[in-house]
Parts: sequence; structure tokens; C-alpha cells
Amino acid sequence: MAETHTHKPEPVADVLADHGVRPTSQRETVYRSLLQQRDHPTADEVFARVRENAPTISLATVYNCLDVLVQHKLVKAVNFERGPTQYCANLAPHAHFHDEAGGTLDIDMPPEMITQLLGLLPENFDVKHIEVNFHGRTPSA
Amino acid sequence: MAETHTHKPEPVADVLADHGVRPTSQRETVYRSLLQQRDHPTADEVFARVRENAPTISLATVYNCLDVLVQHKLVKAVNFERGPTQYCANLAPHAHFHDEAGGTLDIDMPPEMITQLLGLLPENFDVKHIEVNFHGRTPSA
DNA sequence: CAGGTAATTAGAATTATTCTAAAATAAGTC
DNA sequence: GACTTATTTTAGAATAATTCTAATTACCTG
Ligand SMILES: [Mn+2]
Ligand SMILES: [Mn+2]
Ligand SMILES: [Zn+2]
Ligand SMILES: [Zn+2]
Repeated sequence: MAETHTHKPEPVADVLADHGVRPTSQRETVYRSLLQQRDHPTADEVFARVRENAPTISLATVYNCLDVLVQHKLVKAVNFERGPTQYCANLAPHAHFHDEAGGTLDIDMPPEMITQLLGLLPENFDVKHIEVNFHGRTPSA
Repeated sequence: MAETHTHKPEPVADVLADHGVRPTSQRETVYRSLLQQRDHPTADEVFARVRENAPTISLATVYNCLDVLVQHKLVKAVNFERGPTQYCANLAPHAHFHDEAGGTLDIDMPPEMITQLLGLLPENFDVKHIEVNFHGRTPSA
């Protein structure tokens, strides 16, 4: 068999609890949806998706759940040029490529790039967060 | 005398014309305001500022002028976390530091940093624009 | 000056998001 | 398990930045 590191997948409810989030069914559904489909959906898109499994969930609740997940750092909020906020379950440091044709891609950011970027700032600045966005076109062919 | 390169400051109207923008009094006023006060004002703030000189200008016109200036690359639009768009007359490539205490600072970006960032992308991606935002605190003392 | 095009304006409309207040759910206590 | 309290969910109203609409004004060219 090929697998070297096998983590038995921790149940979503436990992940939430471990991050101090009370695992309600709505939160689990929203989080699961982001883990499963790793494009960068907007709140509306998440709402549409989770409605399949949780037909009675409200849009306000989707916003609430997303906010809680972002607050507790289980999910990242991605903004680009006044578009609706998109949500991302990729916790590794990464940049985003926004394709003019639509769609947002994760671009891996090696630690040395982060270091270099921080080097642009005066010594004593306290940085909480770096955000790198590319905008352009992916090859059409 | 110290000055080595002295450009006699080109009249704002000419700069606009040179960039294919018809120099109306409103556009001149808006652009001049951004050149003079180089913080990163929002459309509302620009509106408040230009009202001193052009008391009859409308907010819609301020938005129109800012859009035209951005389209013709005389001004950059800066977005951060769903806040109102801010406008920047600094045309040199630079990142932005968003202070939690309020205020946005320009952070110079040397060409080699741009090159490095572009190196993160697959070869054939066509990049129109890169955006780097820092978020944190500047030293309080 | 006339006619045509482009810009400005006030106000209505839009959109994503947040707020409000009530109902439902969960948790903690005897 | 009923009682109490805190948290979450919900529908709908409210907000805020921006864009749109349609009418007016300014500019330019012949
Ligand atoms: Mn999307
Ligand atoms: Mn500001
Ligand atoms: Zn991402
Ligand atoms: Zn700037």
C-alpha cells in the first residue's frame, strides 16, 4: 500500500469543537461544504449548496456560520475588487489568482516568500496578515 | 543648487489630456485633490475635499471621475476587506499596509519582488495585475 | 450659432452584508 | 425531567457603497 501518513479523518464536529466552535448542524453542514468543494464560493453559493442537505437553513445563518468559521480560523475570507467575499478552506499560506474568465485559484506561497514580503516593512511593524492577489487569465487552450 | 532632474510640473489638465482624458474642471479638481493629499481617501472623502473648491460637484461625478482616472491608469483603486474603495495617485509599484488604527501606507515594491511573485505562477498564466496587502499595527509610541 | 457628442447631476435602484427581534435549541441546575 | 439561562437560528428590515437612469448642461466642430 502507498499511503505513508494516514490520518483517520477527524469528524467535522470534533474539528469544530477543537477550535472552540459549538458544532451545530448548520455549522457542520457549511464547513463540510467548504471542505468538499474547494473552489472559492461566495456566501450565496454556499447557501445554494448546503440547501440540498439542510433545506431549512437561512442565508443569515450561512453568513453567521461563515463568520464564526473565519473568526476561529478554520476558513479564510478572500476579497477581490469589490466582489462578494469568497470562502476558502485551504489553511496553508497561499495567494489567489483571480481569473478574468471567472474562478479563483490557490497559489502556494513558500515561507521564504512570506519572509521576503515582510522584509519590505519597517522593523517594528506588527503584521497580522498578508494578502497576495493575482489577476489575469489562465491559458485558454 | 541640489536638484538634478527638475521637471517643471506639467499642468494637471495636460496630464489628463496626455492620458486621453478630457480635462473637465471636475476631473481636474478630483485628480488634483488626490495628488495633493496622498493618503488613500475613499470616494466620500474625495467628495468632501473637492467640495471646498467645487461646491456644486456631485457624488456621482466624483465616482465618475475616479473611475475615469483609474481606467486611464492615472490613479489606483485599493480595496481591503470589504471597506470602501480607496484611491491612490502613487503610480510606482507598491504594496499597501492597512493599519488597524486606521490609515493606509504605501510600501515600496522593488522589481525583483514582483519577479519573485510572478515566479509562483505557472509559466503560461497571463498576469494583468498583482496586489499585496499587509494588515496590522504600526508602532504606537 | 447649430447640432452632435460627452459629461454632470439628482435621485432611484442595486447588491452584499449586517442588524433586529423573535422563536428554537442547547446546556446547566436542582 | 422541569426550570433557567445562554446561544443559535431565522425572516425580514435596514444599511452602505456603488451603479444606474434620465434629464440637464457643457463642450466641440463645422
Ligand atoms: Mn465563485
Ligand atoms: Mn481613509
Ligand atoms: Zn484559497
Ligand atoms: Zn498607494
